[in-house]
Amino acid sequence: MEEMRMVRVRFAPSPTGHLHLGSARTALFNWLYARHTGGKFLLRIENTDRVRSDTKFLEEILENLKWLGIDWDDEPIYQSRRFDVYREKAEKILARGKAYREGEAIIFKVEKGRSIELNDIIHGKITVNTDNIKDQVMIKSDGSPTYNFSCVVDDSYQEITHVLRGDDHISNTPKQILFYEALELKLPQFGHMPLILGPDGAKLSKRHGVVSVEEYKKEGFLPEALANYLILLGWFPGEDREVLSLNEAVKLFDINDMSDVQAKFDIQKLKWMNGEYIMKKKTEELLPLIKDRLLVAGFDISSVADDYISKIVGLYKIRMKTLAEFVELADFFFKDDFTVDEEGKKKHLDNEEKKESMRIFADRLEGLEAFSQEGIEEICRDIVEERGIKAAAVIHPTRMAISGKTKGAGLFEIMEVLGKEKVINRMKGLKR
RNA sequence: GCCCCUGUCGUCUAGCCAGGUCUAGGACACCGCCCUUUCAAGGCGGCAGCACGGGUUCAAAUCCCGUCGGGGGCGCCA
Repeated sequence: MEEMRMVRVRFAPSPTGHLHLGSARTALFNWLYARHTGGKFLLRIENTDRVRSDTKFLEEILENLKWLGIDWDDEPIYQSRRFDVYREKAEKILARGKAYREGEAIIFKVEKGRSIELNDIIHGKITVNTDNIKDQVMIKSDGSPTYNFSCVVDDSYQEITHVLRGDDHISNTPKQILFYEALELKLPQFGHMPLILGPDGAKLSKRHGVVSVEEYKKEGFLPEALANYLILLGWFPGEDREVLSLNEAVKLFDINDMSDVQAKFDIQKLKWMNGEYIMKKKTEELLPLIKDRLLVAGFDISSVADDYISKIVGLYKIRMKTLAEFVELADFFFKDDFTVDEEGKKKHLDNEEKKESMRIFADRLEGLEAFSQEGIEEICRDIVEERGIKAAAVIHPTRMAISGKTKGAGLFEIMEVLGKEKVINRMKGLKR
C-alpha cells in the first residue's frame, strides 16, 4: 500500500526570536527529507502572536536558513493573513455541535474515554487517552487562532504529507488529530525527532548560553560545519562517516535511520568540526570572511594588501577553530600594540643572555637582502652554532618579542610575512 | 501530581527490528609517544560504555517484565 503522493514537508518558524539551533536542525531534517525524496520543502510563518512577532526576526530567520544552505519551494504562507480561514473552520466545527463558545472564544469539546493512536515514523506506536486532554481552544477571545488549530488548518491547506517536528510536540499531536477528525481532513504522517539537550541534560535553551544560529554565525562558525554537526545529532549517515556536505547528506538521508533518543549538544565537537572545514577551505575563500572578522574587531585594513592577509590566513587556517579565533592568534600582524603573554615574557625575555642572542640575530637580519624564511633561518642556525646554544634559546625570545605569544605558526614564516622592518623594530624593543 | 517519550564509553553514535560473527566498532574530548622552534595539523597507541534486577533461551547489548534514572508536555505561547 505504498502511497505514491509526493512528499511535502514544511518548516514553520515563529518570528518571535532568533532561529534556535534546535529549530535549525528541524528545518535541516525536513529539507533533507524533501530533497532526498524529490518532494517539496515549504515554509509557513507562524506569526499569529501580533505582539511578539517582529519582521526583523523573520528576515533574520530566512537569512539564517539560506546561510545554512537551506532553500525552500514556493512562497512562504503567513498565518497572520489567514485569520478568516481559521474562524470559518472553527465556526464549521461549532455548527456541528462539537465546540462551544465561552466569552469570545471558540472551544473544541474533547470527547472523553477515547484512545488515540498515532504511528510515529520515529517512535513507532504512541497511544494517548483523551481523558488526559482538556477541551481545546481553537479561536481565542481576541480572534486569533491557537497554535494547534492553525497548525492543522494550514498543514492541511499546504497539503503536508509528513509533519516532522521536535519531540516536544508529541503531546500536541493527539489534540491535532482530534481537529483533523472534526474537520474530516486526511491525516499526514507524523515524525517526532528527539530534542537537542544542553550539557546539563535539559532542553537546550537560552540559559545554556549561545543557542541561536545568528550567534554561532557571529562567533565565526562556518555554515557547512554547523549544518553538518546539527544533522549528526540524531542521524547517522552510515559507514562511520561524519564529515559530509549537505549534498552528500541529501543522497544518504533516510528518515528511518533517525534516532529516537535525545542528544546533548557538544560545543567541543562542533568546534572540531568547524576547524576541519576551515582548514580544508581554500585560502581565497577564507579571505573575505577573515577580512570581515578584522573589520568587526575594529582593525583598519583599508591599506592592507589582500596578499598580506592571505599569507597570514595560510599560516593560521589549520590553527583556528573559529574565524573569531583568527583575530586573537594573529593580532600582531595588524597592530604594534598587540597583547603580550606576561608569563611567556618572563620565561623567554627576562634573561640577558637570550636578549643578547636576539640582539645579534636582529643585527644580522639588517644585512639580509631578501627577507625570506630560508634566509632568516640560516642566520638563526648560524648564530646558534657559533654561540653553542640551543635553537630554542633564540627562537622563543624572538617569537615573544615579535608576536607577544608563546605559540603560533612557525617563527621563520611569521617573520617573513611580518616583514623586515617590523621584525627588527620589535626585536630591538622599538615601537612598543 | 497526571500523561507521553527515552536509557551502549564523559559526549555524539554503530550494533538491537531478523539473539551467536561483540574479548561491543567509530568520532569528539582526555592521556601518552612520534614529528618538531612553540602551538596546531598529521601519524601511532591508550583510558573509558551495554543503568539495575528478574525472566525466555544452549546462547541476550540485542526478546519479555519490573525498578531506577533522564527528558518533554499538561497556556485563550508557538
